[in-house]
Amino acid sequence: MRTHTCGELRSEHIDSETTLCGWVDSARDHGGAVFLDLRDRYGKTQVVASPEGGLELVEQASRLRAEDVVRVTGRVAARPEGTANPKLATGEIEVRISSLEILNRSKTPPFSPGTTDLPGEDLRLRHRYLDLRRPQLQKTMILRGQIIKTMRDYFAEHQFIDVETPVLGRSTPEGARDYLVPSRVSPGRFYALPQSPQLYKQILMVAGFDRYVQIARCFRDEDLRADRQPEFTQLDLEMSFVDADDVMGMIDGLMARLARDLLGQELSLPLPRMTYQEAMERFGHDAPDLRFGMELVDCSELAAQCEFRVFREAVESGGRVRGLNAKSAAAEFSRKRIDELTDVVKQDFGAKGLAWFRVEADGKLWSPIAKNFDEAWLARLAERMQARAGDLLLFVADAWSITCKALYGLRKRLGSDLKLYSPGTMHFSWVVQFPMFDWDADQQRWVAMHHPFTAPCNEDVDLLETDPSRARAKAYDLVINGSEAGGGTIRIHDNVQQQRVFDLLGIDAETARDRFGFLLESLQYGAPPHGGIALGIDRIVMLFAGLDSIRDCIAFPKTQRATDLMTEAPGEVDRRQLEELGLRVLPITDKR
RNA sequence: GGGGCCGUAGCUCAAUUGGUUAGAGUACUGGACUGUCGAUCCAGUGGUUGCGGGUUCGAGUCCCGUCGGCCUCGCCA
Repeated sequence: MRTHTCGELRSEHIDSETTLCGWVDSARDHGGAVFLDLRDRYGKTQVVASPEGGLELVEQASRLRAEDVVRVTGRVAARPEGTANPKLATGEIEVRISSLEILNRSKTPPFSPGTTDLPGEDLRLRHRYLDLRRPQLQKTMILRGQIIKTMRDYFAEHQFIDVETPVLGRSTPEGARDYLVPSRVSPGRFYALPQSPQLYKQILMVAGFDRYVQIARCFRDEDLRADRQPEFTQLDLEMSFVDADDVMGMIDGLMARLARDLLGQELSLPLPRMTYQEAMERFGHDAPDLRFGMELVDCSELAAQCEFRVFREAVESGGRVRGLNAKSAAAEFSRKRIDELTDVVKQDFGAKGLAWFRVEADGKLWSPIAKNFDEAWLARLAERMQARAGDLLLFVADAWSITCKALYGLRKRLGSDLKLYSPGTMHFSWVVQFPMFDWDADQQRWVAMHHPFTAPCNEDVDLLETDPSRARAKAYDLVINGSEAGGGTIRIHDNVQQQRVFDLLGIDAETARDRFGFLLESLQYGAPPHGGIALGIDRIVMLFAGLDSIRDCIAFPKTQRATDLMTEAPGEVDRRQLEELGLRVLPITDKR
């Protein structure tokens, strides 16, 4: 139908005949001549209908509106002196058309793909086909394709085998809430959509595949966030006869390739690594944003010696007093803005309050609570915080975990408010040696921090018996710009050790056998040491594209309530469908 | 489940903080125009202020509920 795309023609094509197809991006009707910008995914080209082509042609062109689909034929011509458009790649030329065919008319669109005032996201999602016409979204989807292709190439070069695993699986007790699929043939029974292909890929290692990779769709029925969708895509892989370094090294290579090919950025390898413990101490979070400093400073020792009860008692009751120094930010943060920060820290992270000091020109600390401290102590605090005139010091005195959350939240917010990093910067690193377990106070039991198949660090194996809280796992998370881009572990390949971990987690033998007996059984038939990782592709695309929302990286994303505004999924089903499945929907009673 | 922001013309927004007939830009419709490229100029159409209730002489504005979108804590790796 066409000889060229709308992004293709240049001066060298002048005087040749061409046929283009595309959408009318804009139409400028001058009465005599009509200028059309024709758009397709490759670009835009200006085509001109003028009386030389016939009055009927001009008349036809003048009736065109935005998003009509047309096919035009004409001669490529240089634009008249002074009318070239430097904003278009094809701006040196235009197509003087001799014929115009309307392939399809468009209703007046609710918004134009070229709009600068982006409409509300609900409207964009409802008319996703229009939103996806926007160059920005097309660019992101193209980038996504390139990232996936690079991944596939890379792993093929490294002898990985792409294996598909089932989407209809069975529900596992731990982890996220499952999406369930009722079975018609086995009434009352349910499949679960995979949260990840975890168990299958371990079985593939037992089966001797040695290196497995898959681009796998995963499902988790949990509440959504800007960077979380109920169905998402993972680059999932598993390797045999490896330790954590081997897996991380493999991903290091992938990241270097991606950064070089897609960002033009050379990474120096190996990527930096930090232990979980260090990350929590220095940044209060297991996925620290290392694009800027402003690290947390522990002032607990000092606080224990001060007169201020809030500080002293926080330490005496086993908590911490930690702070951070927002360099040169005192002027920028009015009392009102600090109050806002205080609200965030209290409401979102459960902190009791936020203490703050402004560093005066003479280096002294000023604060509404300064009267609670003697001057010598304040001087020591200033020194510990490396305070300089104009700095703003913020402190949280609370339980360890609350100081982590609150200061992490503050640091993240200040980092972006104070523009402590430039938007184009990308920082890749690893966080390693996560704790094996978390204590669940509600259920009074240990829960696996990653998943129950994670192997402990060799030197911590005995801690499983003596002090599980201190046992560290062979776990590693890939962190990009303060986002968890992926995570993996070395797995337990020994049936006895696996049983021991289940015991510790309070998963009794019967449950274990019922839910993943097949895995335990397979481990008894010569399972090789193995481990792997899964990378969140949607997030990686988001980070590489410099976007804030994962929805902008997925062609057809869901809303925060996990609905699709275009298809209106989830939808109701016929009574007959339910009957076939042996299901009955309970009446929705309020507040059960 | 909790906290917060938002919802006014097809779209993006405004409406002097409770006051008379809810405006602008854009889109759309009609007209003018042969060098525009966010075309321009003239004219016009377009409103259940998300929905329901309440307070008030009077509600886009205040209150309660509800629906929807977003951010976030919990949740989730």
